Amino acid sequence: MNLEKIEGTGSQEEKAGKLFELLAQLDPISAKYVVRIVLGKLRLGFSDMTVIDALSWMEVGDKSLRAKIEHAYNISVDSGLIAKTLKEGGIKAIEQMHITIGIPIRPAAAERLPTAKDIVDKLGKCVAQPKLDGFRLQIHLDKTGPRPKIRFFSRNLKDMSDMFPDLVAPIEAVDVQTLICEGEAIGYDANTDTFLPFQETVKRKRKHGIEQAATEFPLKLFLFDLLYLNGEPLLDMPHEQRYHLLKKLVKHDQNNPLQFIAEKEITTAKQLEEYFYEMIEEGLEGVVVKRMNAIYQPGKRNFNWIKLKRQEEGELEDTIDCAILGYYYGAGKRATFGIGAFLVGVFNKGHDRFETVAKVGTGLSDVAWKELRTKLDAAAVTHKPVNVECAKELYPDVWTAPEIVCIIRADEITKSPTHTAGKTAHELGYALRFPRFMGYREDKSPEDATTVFELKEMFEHQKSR
DNA sequence: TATGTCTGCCC
DNA sequence: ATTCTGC
DNA sequence: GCAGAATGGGCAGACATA
Repeated sequence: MNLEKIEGTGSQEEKAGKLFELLAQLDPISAKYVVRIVLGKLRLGFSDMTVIDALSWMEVGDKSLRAKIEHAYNISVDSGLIAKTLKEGGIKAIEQMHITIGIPIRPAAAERLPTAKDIVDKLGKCVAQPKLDGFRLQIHLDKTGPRPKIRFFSRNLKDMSDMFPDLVAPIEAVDVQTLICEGEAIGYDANTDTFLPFQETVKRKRKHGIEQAATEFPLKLFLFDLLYLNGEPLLDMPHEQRYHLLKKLVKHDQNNPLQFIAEKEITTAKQLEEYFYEMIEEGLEGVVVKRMNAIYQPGKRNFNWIKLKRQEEGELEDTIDCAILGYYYGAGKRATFGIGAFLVGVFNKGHDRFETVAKVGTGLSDVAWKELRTKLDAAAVTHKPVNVECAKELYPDVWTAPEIVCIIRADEITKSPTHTAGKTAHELGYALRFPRFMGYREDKSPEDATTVFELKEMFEHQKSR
């Protein structure tokens, strides 16, 4: 039964029918798990790393081979190939596995620190690069055959090769035989020489009308790392050497979509802070600071790279005081607390009502979740209060009277197609990007917390920075 | 044809 | 993406 | 110090339904 292949008009019905047939043949226990698969609720309790442990056990009866197998997986994300190689050639074959153009490498990720000082204390002399708010891409180029082959992988290693036809020619023009590099693709407005906000960049089509999107939303691709060049893996080379090799490959040309990320050497916290504010002035997200001698560790998130984001440094903080309007039951561990997230809103004085601005599902400890659940149950009501304006798809499992005020931090205020804060017949509402709980505001009544008017002011203000 | 609902993916 | 938690 | 598991807004795309 191949449900995935069934598509087009009537396909949902056909899939349901096939599933029905299958369930009818199964014993109750099997049926339970099949249903969980379909609902996406099958909780296996393991991920790709568990599979790697299992392969080690298969080979030697313990997990002593884990590091070697994991490394092979990191440079060649194809668990089927890893398993096959191990089975056929043993651990020797695994050790000899190499980077292959067309098979993605697990990307390295950055840690986060709150201040420039923390970063310089940690790294000492280091380099800083602008942090752009676009798509991270891993680019594979092979020009050894009759026709160049080029592939793009997303941060989560999805193949997005068809999405960026406008980047193909500039990359193929790079003077190499084979290449794996990484960059950030971001929408760019040539008229104003500014980058587009993420919400615009993400409008890039994925399947249809791609060519038109490419002219409507031209992209720039800023390369920031080089992992493989002309048959040689570069992962073990220090950052600075990789950077300089990469630099030689990208010709500086303002009009080329293919660009090379800037980099500034940093020795003091003050320097980093100044550079950070420069980047903020340019409307960027912040900076990524890199350890100069760090090798590229695929699949790792560690302090070789550290990001410093806009709202971290003092006065630019976007913190708003919101009324809690209801909560959702949640899944997994959160289900045991009986709450997984909650709905917050701000007061609209003109309409004398609360309008939603975000759901919040992070920022509370386990203990704090349980406390919140108790608090909210004391404020629970059976129906949506008449002075709450909320889109149907955001209706919480339990409504509460708007009487608890909390502090919510966000990276950005965005225009929202769903949230109702500030929404009118002609205008979209506002929402919070990356909302998280920071604490309660016992001293404020919900009506005296942040208002829709103030939210609007904050939105206008952030545009100009 | 237009709109609503849902999924998968980006951050 | 952010955050918390267990190892 | 790191991996894993909770959770967010919002986009395009696929289908169903009206």
